[in-house]
Amino acid sequence: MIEYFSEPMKRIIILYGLALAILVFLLKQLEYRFFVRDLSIEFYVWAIALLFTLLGLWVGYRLTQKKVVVMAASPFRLDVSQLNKLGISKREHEVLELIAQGLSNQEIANKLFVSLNTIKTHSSNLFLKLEVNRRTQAVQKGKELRLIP
Amino acid sequence: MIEYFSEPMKRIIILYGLALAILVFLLKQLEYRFFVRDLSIEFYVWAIALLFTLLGLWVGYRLTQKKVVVMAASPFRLDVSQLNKLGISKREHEVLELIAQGLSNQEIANKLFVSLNTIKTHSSNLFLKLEVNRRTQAVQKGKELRLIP
DNA sequence: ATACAAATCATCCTTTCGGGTGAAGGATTT
DNA sequence: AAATCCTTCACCCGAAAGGATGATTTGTAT
Repeated sequence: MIEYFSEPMKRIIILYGLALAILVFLLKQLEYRFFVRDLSIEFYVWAIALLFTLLGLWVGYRLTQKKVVVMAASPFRLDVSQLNKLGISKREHEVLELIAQGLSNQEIANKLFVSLNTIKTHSSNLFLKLEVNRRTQAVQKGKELRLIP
Repeated sequence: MIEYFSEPMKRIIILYGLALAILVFLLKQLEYRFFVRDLSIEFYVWAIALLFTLLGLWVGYRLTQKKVVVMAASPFRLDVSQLNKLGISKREHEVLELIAQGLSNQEIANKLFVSLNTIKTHSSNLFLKLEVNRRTQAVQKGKELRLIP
């Protein structure tokens, strides 16, 4: 089940150990100070069950929470092989990203400190390689091929 | 914490009740059949803690699992209130969808059997309402505002 | 050293977009 | 009936984008 111990995992394990130790200590104290032992074993059961259910819930929430965040925030893994297959260069890929952000060629040129003509060349070559003829289509295809998020 | 009881929630509650009842029963049996009472209270604590931690984990997993499924399976729900708030008409929304599909104004005009000028009017009004000035930005904003998938 | 890909910039030309304005017909509401 | 909104279309103009081609520089690999 457990393959490795990440930092948060270690914290959780330590937390559990502490919780158990404290619980045992408290029960021992109760046991000797008062005579609650014969009062009801159900009480212990309920208390421990409740406590550890909550702990389990919290841990389960924390563990799956990460999955949720991961699935929601980074469903993207750049497909480098696609880039190579299509022969798309670094610069062209960069331009594609900025096109996808809704920038005009002029804005892209400013951002990359090159001339408008350069960007037009890059985008033209990009469209050829992606086999599209409009930037909106390039954005679409780029997402399909996992070139951009 | 709990506002309502859904069907699976009810099942979980019943399960918990059953688990508790069985546990209490087993402990009572142990208590009377053997003389483990003085053996170690730690044993009980560990057993109950483990059991209910697992239960809590499972429940926590089930509860958050639904969120994951929801997020993965239905990433789109049209926000009609946004459409009304921005005053975007049916036709304009339709045009936005086709723009997002990478179509040119001419292609959209052909698809909707209207003139190019009509589409230009629609897209212009759309851009005003979305407060953008390029179709790529319109697509971006449309997705942000849940107007298109 | 030279061959080659990438990046840069340019020019020319065509198409598409975006912005502004006006206007007519239809449906709905008041 | 009048006001309002939606849809449709038109014309104009300038800006942006797209397509084709050629040239220079730089870096990398052979």
